[in-house]
Amino acid sequence: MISESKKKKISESTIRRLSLYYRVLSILEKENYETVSSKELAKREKLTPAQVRKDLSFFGSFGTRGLGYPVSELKKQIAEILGLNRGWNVALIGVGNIGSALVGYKEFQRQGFNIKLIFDNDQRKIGSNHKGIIVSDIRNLESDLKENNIQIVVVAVPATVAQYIVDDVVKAGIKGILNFASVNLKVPDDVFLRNENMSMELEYLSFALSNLKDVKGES
Amino acid sequence: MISESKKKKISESTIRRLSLYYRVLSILEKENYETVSSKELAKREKLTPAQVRKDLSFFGSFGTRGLGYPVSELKKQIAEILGLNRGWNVALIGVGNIGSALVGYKEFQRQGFNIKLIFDNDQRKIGSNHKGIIVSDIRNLESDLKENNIQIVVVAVPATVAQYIVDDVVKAGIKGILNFASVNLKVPDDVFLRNENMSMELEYLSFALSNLKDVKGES
DNA sequence: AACCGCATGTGAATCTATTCACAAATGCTA
DNA sequence: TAGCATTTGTGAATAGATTCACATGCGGTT
Ligand SMILES: NC(=O)c1ccc[n+]([C@@H]2O[C@H](COP(=O)([O-])OP(=O)(O)OC[C@H]3O[C@@H](n4cnc5c(N)ncnc54)[C@H](O)[C@@H]3O)[C@@H](O)[C@H]2O)c1
Ligand SMILES: NC(=O)c1ccc[n+]([C@@H]2O[C@H](COP(=O)([O-])OP(=O)(O)OC[C@H]3O[C@@H](n4cnc5c(N)ncnc54)[C@H](O)[C@@H]3O)[C@@H](O)[C@H]2O)c1
Repeated sequence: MISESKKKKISESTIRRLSLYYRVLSILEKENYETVSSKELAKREKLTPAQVRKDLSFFGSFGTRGLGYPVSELKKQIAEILGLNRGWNVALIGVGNIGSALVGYKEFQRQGFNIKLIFDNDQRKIGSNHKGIIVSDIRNLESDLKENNIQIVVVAVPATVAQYIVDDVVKAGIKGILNFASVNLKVPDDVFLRNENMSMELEYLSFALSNLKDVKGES
Repeated sequence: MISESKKKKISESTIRRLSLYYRVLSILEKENYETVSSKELAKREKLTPAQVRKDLSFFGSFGTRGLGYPVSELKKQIAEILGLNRGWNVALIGVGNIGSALVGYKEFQRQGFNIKLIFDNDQRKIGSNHKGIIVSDIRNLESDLKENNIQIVVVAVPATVAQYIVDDVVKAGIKGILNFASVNLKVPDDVFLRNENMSMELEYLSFALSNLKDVKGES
């Protein structure tokens, strides 16, 4: 990685759109497109061509004027930017409703997120086999995370215990956390925390349906 | 509702923060707070006091200078704004990994989102009882949605069929859709579509961990 | 009933993100 | 190799969101 050293802050929205581009490029690749214009790319995710070009321009110039972007190559580049092809070791904590669903989801694997460990505190679950993975005892959390070189932790425990769990996760040196519990978790500045908040999306719909007039667009 | 008629566009971020305020107020209410300042409210969700006040000011003035906001009253007001206390009839389509998890989640109910119907196309699932709800046949989708006065539909089917399902959902007159499939679904302008995209969050973490320097904050 | 401290509500200022618009490049054709 | 049709890459302009900063008003106190 060429140390750019300059802190050209990339906005969150840009990163999120990069995910979208990546998804579209995967599809285009399957459809045997060689190249794609910012116009087509934009259309597929309901964005503007200028937005697409601007986003990509933060990271380099990947296109050819008059032609567009080479699909496979750009896909590779975005994977590189997002850090998708290095492969991540993921642990999941809380094998309940949502935790089980996540373990059974093969798409994550395909994107380089490998669920290596799953934890619970329920004696009936510990030791049992969940879609090929043995449930570990939460009491071994810190050592297990370290020994298995886990980099990302997914938290799917009840909201009431989420903060305690996260404190331990942070102690184990984890810097990336995806949280499903509906609480605002406190983590140090150097830990990245993302929240998956389904209630929020439902509430947004509720608002939109209740106030049809003064609502913007979608998603 | 006093017809404000003016299209004072409320931004998506404001609505999302309203959800956060609502959550905090619920907690404060349990903790027996009478009033809360924008400062405290902000601290609890890592925002600024000015942001809190500005957001609320779009909808009215709910506070008392020198005192703050009355917790229970403000909570009620936000519920009203978000349309949470009218109760929503929800249908879920696709009783697989993620669909099952959602059906078993009592918190939605508590927030006024009542899952009334669940659909699948798998003969082994149709007719079976899932946490108290009988799985309906997807072939009756349109009529069932209408008869049961469903207002919001949650889509949890494989990405490959999601667009077909959504087309039918739209035909049935549904105006609010929460989609879990990883595709950009096309819906008419008057239908609100929200996407729950877990891969995107993981990819954001991947980016953040790969580019520690030039990343903003969290969630 | 005058005063004080505190916290709201909100225009104005600032900061950030998106869109515009066009020069610069490229591929293709003749 | 000249000309044309495209489409990129990017400063500049615009739009939008957040923060600032302070006048205003309320509750409590003396
Ligand atoms: N199920 C959903 O659809 C859904 C939707 C949105 C958010 N959530 C959130 O996801 C979280 C999990 O929800 P769920 O429905 O899967 O709940 P759940 O009760 O089914 O699962 C929670 C799991 O965590 C385990 N657990 C409890 N305490 C633990 C501890 N200290 N250490 C390790 N494991 C522990 C439990 O044994 C259980 O297996 C909750 O915070 C919930 O708010 C769930
Ligand atoms: N499981 C996860 O953790 C997860 C995470 C992110 C996104 N998703 C997305 O959610 C969706 C569902 O994932 P899943 O893991 O639950 O898959 P799944 O295969 O377990 O469940 C899909 C369900 O949909 C049903 N179905 C298929 N075709 C149907 C049709 N035409 N009509 C009605 N029902 C139909 C199937 O019978 C099945 O019950 C997928 O689009 C997936 O990409 C899942």
